[in-house]
Amino acid sequence: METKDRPVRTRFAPSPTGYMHIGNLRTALYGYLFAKKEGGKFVLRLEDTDAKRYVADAVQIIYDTLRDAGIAYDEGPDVGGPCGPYVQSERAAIYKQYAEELVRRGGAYYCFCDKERLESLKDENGVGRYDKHCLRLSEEEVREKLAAGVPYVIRQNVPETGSGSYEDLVYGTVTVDFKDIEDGVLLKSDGMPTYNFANVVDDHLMGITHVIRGSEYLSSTPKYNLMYDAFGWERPQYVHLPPIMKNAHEKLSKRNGDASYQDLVEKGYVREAIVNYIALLGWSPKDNREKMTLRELEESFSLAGINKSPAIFDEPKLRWLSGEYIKEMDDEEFARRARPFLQQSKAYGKYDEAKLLRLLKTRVEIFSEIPAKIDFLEEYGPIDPALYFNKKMKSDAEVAETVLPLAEECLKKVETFENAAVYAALVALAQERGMKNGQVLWCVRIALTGRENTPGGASEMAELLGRERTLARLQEALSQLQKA
RNA sequence: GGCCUCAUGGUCAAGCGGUUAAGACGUCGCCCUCUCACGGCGAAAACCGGGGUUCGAGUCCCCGUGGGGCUACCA
Repeated sequence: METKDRPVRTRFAPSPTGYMHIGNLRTALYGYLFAKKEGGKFVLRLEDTDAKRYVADAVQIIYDTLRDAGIAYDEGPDVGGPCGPYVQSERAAIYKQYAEELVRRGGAYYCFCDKERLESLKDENGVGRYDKHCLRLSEEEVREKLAAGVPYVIRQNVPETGSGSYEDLVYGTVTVDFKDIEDGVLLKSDGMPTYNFANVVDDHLMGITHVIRGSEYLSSTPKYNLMYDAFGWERPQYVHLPPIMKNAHEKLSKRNGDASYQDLVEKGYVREAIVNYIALLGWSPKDNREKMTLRELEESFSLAGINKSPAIFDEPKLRWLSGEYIKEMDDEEFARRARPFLQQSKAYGKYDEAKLLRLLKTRVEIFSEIPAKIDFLEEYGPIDPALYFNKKMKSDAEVAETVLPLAEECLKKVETFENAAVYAALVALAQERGMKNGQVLWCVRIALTGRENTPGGASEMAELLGRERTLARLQEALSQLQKA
């Protein structure tokens, strides 16, 4: 049966060595989206064959991140499925059995060479290939060494001539000469398989039709194909993905301290926006839409839209997208998500929350901006006179000095101290005095908040603060100006 | 070093032999009952270089340059 006729099965196969990188998450996302789009299954498999790299909690982080991002897998370690176990360390016996079969089929061989001999094969630059020394061992010699308990590995037997090529669904034809491929270790001396072997065995056993993974495997794929062929298994389709970069030279990685999915969530980016954004890094839909929900992505995803070149992660654009999601939220949803960040502010609980949130909603792109946006309500100190300067409003500290006392008098008389009334009073004041509205409003806003940017205009800030504090702050601001 | 691979504005990214080379983010400007924003409108900004092929090349081929990857008993 041809791959294209089989029901689509994709997999995400991370190794639990730490946090979920954005690049990893995108690989998972594409595997998920492709499976959904094709009505197939998406499998999670843990590649933990390297005991040295094991990191506690990493497995849980993988589960949590995928769940949080909405990337649901049909089969996996914690959800089960017909092809388990889905954790490679629990499949050691399987790999050993297949490795031995590959030896019988001539695709691999036992190797007893020790570290010293291997080292001696390398040149001054540390490069050197294995010389197939143990391939020449007779069957009896191998049996004897095995019986004597000599440590061994099983190596792939790569032809010395010829070449292997395949059709990558993103990159097109990829060809590698076999002479450039080393007889790599398939089964380590600790009995565990290497990635190179385990991924082939598992992808076959788990019926994976489309292998979606990073482009670092582009040039090693021919050697995997050699194994599929030696076993007589059907090769899967390959979809290699370009990396996500932090800049033109470095890949995005946790090791460099770059943001992981969790970090971004903690920074207050809207989750859906993160998923949406990373979907767009390396892929674009036919219609070039940018803001898309997971469901919409599932609808429009196609391999044809995948790019070949690396994409640089651009936080400002993610920020914008996050803001778009926020503006679309209904008030209840916004309140629910914003509340944890609201609680980080000194102003929390002291003001009408609904009023605060209404002001914040169109002025915030990521939730973590919230505390700093409203801290002025509780923090009021010396005001830099330069803030009163605004070219367009024709305002400066001098203007403020005349405006502030007038505003104070004027606001004393406002009956109901709320936005519209305060606004009307201030505008009337400006007219009466032959000033521009902006001169009054700008100066009052600065005097009230001490900030150049605030989550609302002068009258809205006054309403939040209330009459008493508004008048007190106007007075304080004025005395500061007079001293200066 | 060898091999694989990539190359459109600052960033993402359309384009798939004939276009005034889209769009988005960011930047700047203007407008919005002359307050912060939201929003609207607009501007600046790109086909890495050199050879081919072709009536015609960002699009195809070759070389160069630059980037990324692989070259582990890591994945």
